[in-house]
Amino acid sequence: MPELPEVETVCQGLLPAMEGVRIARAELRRGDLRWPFAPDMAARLTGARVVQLRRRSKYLLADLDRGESLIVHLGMSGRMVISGLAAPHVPGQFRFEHPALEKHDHVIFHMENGARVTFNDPRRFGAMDLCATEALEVHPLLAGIGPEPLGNEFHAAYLASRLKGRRTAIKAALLDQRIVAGLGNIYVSEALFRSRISPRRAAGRIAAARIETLTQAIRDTLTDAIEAGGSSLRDYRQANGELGYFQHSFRVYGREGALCVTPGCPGEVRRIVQSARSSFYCPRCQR
DNA sequence: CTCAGCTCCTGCGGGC
DNA sequence: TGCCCGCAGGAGCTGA
Repeated sequence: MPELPEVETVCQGLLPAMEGVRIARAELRRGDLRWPFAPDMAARLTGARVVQLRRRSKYLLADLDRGESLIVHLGMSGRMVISGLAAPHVPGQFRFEHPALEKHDHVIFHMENGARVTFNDPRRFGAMDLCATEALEVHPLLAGIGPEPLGNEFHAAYLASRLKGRRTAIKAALLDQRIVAGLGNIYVSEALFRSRISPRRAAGRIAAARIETLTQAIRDTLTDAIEAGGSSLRDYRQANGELGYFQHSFRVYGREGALCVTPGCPGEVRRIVQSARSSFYCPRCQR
C-alpha cells in the first residue's frame, strides 16, 4: 500500500541506480499493467538517460533526456527491486547479484551502470506511461491532483476552502486526491487520530482551528513516515535491494481492539468501514 | 457539482 | 490437507 511516504522512499532508493544513468534496455514482459502500454514504450525508453527522478503525489516521475517523462504508479502491490549495484551505503563493499526473475516481474530496466531495476506488481493496479515532460501536468493521470501536502500550497485556509459545504465524511475527503495529493487509507487514519477528529465527521463541519490542527497533523504524519523510510533505507543490510515497504509503527491503523496510545486514555481502537475501506480510530479521543 | 458504489487483480487467511 | 470465500485497497468509472 504505497502512499506518499513509501513512494518518496522508493524514489530516494532508486536514485543511485537510475538518476543520471542511461537505460541500456527496457524490457516489457507483458503488454499492460492496469492499462495497456503504449506499443512503442520499450523503444522510447531504451537508450534514454534519466535526467531526474522525482515524486509527485503517489507517482514516480523519471524525466528523460528526450523530452519525455516516464510516469510510474505502484498501485497497491507494486515494488521496485534493485540488483547489480554496489550498496549505496557501503560503497564498493558488495554488489547485489541479479536474482532469478520472479512471477509478476513485469518491467525491467537494464541500466548502463550495471544496475537492474525490476518492477514487480502481483495485483497489477500499477501503471506506467510516457508523456512529454512539458505536458505532464495535463496528463490524465496527473491533471487535477491537489497540492503536495508537504508543499507551501497546502495550508489550513486552502483545506478549509476545499472542505467547505461538503457533507461527505472527512475520511473520504482526505482520500480524494483532488483535494490533497498522496494520502491513502493508512495515513488518513493516522492523521485524523493525531488531530483528534473522528473519521466520520462531515468534512464541512470542522471548525477552523481544528482544520489548522489537521493540516499540521497531516504534515507531521507524512514527515515522520518519510523519516522512518529514510532510516530503513540507511539501515539497509539485506542483499536483495527490494524497495517499497518498511517497518512502520502505526498509532491506530491495524490496531483494532488495542488500547489507545494516548496517555491515560482507556479507549480501544475501533475499526469501521467507510466507502468499503477500513478506518481505525479511538472513539474517546476523536470527535 | 457531489457522492456512493462498483470494478480491476492476486495473495493470503479464516472457516469448514 | 485442501478448497472456497472474502478481504485488502488506489483510483477510474458509472449512475443517481
